[in-house]
Amino acid sequence: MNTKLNTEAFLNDFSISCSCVQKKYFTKNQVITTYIQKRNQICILLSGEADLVRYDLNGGRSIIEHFVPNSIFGECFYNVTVNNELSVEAKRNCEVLIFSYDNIFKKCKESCKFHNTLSENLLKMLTNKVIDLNTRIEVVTQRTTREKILGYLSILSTKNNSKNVTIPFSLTDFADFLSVDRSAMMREIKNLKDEGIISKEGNKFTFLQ
Amino acid sequence: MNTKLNTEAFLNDFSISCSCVQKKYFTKNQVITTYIQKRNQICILLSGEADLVRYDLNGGRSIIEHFVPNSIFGECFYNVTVNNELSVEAKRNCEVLIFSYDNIFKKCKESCKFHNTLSENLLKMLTNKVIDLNTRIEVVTQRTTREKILGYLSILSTKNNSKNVTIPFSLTDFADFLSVDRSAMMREIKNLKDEGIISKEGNKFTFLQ
DNA sequence: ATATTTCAGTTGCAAATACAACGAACTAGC
DNA sequence: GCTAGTTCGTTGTATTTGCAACTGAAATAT
Repeated sequence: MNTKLNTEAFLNDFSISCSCVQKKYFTKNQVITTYIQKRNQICILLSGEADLVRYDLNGGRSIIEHFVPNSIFGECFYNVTVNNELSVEAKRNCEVLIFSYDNIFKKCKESCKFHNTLSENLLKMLTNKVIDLNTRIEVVTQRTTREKILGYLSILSTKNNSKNVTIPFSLTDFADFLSVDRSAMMREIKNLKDEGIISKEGNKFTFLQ
Repeated sequence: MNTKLNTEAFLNDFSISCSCVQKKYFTKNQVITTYIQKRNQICILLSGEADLVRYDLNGGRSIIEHFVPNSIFGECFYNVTVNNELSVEAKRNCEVLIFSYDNIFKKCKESCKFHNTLSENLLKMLTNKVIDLNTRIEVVTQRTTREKILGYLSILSTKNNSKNVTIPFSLTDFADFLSVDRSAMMREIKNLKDEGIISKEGNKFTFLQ
């Protein structure tokens, strides 16, 4: 898997030839979309970085997913419930393609190149999303804060084939991503440093030995 | 979403006309597949019930996913690492279709009906899987054992549109699914009962008002 | 029919984690 | 360069959770 997506060509075709898609721009901290009501919306992040964030009723905050270019998201992948509020927040300036799930199967009159390759590309994007979500579950199902931290860092380390990993979060957001209290996470990072397992400078971590 | 899949017809076509797929049968407690080595395998559960289970190095056990008919799984959706062992275990007798990810795009000579509808069906199956995984993340990212229990039960309750929910697990497995200690879970269930929030009989829970 | 294993339900205790709070360091805007 | 708002790093304390252990009930195997 991890098939390289030829999204640039694919998506340019889309925006040129197909009327059922919108390309939108968002600035840092803007809300790209919310998962409050069902509308079968699909979004594809073309550039930038964004997080799917949940605010609990008691003010707690969790980062559910972290999106990078080629990530696919939208409330159509979610069971929308009233229990909590989900929104996708731009972490930097973002370009986003937005269309409806129904458009996937409705081929447009001109039978544009986009629609011809859409299914295959979507399949690959969705497969990658499933892999990402499974990786996410791998981390948050770890029982202890220590295992969550090490689990996430070692996945990054394997991915980049390097003992050095830079988390794409502030430490505050990292705690929200791991679903743990920030001070508890900091304490555990301190323990890992004291035990000589990792070192840390800002949000760059290094596995020692 | 939640489009009803016409999988019976779809999958019968597959098994009749296409040589690139295998249909296999498993009895209760048999291992259907493992996620130890990369081989781009896709499985579709036709009947029965199965769990994706992780055994940690220190003997801990987590139920990562719970599969029902039409669930799609396989190591092709997973970043296989050496850190832990993942396997899919049949909870009852199971019928499973097994084929390779690569076969999706290689149309067979006869251009069987299966290959004609495969992409669309896979898209729907994958979309459903993404929804399932997001639901899973919704539960395990809850911060406390109480919120995990209530979160899972209320999702089931909403889904079935009933105050009564029956979990598809033993209580021991339920704890592994929520990624919490069994005794801690039992204690919290007791608290919820004492506080009059839920009642419980076996693995059937009821929300009280 | 009986033995063996698994599961449910508890509990005491130790360990991990959340909560609250604070000052220092850093960032962004004016 | 100053100010306001975040983020980082830390700590004391209360609460939650995990661990270990055990009993009786239920399920499964012999």
